[in-house]
Amino acid sequence: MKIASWNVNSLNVRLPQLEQWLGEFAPDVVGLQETKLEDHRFPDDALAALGYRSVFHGQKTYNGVAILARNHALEDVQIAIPGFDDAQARAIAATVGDVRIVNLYVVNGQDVGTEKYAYKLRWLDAVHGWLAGELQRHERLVVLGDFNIAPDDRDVHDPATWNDEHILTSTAERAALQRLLALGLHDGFRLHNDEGGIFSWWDYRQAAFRRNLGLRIDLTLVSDALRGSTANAGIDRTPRTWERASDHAPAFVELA
DNA sequence: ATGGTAGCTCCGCTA
Repeated sequence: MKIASWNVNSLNVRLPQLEQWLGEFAPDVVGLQETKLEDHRFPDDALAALGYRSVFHGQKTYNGVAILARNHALEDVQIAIPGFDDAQARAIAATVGDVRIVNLYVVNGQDVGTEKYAYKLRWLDAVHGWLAGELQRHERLVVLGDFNIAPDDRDVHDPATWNDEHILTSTAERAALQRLLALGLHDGFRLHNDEGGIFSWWDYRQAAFRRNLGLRIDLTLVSDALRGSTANAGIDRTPRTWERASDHAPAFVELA
């Protein structure tokens, strides 16, 4: 089972690219982030024509998440983090076959010390409580999404800039990610790759993609029970090379 | 430290 995560940065703009990529990459499950679409505008019919069912949680202009699945129903759908009052559409979960999928668009946080940064840390704390319960209910759990946190220095092009006081790499953000992993989750990518310099996001500015000035912030985490059956993991850079691309490339994990 | 680009909405905000 091929499971992927892609921040499309507007599904309205990127639908043709999503359709092409679904055909070429043929994932079984996809978590999307930054769809930027209200639910009544979600293109579920176009995706169904390609064999994908979808569940979604969106809003106008910002945020928005969805889960797509091929040849499977999406069951026990959870919209948003339970018990956490959140005006922003950033979380959705569903069960696909015997795997529970949690799809997150983690808060960016703008800059360390800002109100948005405090919201990011509060949000991650709420996710921690939610995932603890999800792991109780579902041994086979995949938590994927745009985490807006680069786990360690291998995951940034310039550790001097992206240091412990910088947004996306700060001490508190990385600690919050480690706290999620400590629940019994593993960075699927790192089960199969020790290298640095492999990224999932490149800023639109300064020709960052061409110069590979990126970060690895899109993650696919697998639970203890899935660790042994994680056959492969990586990042598909192909859609990032296309005209009018998203600034993110899909991250994926394959379960045997 | 700043400002660079992209998407969307409304002329700024978010990333």
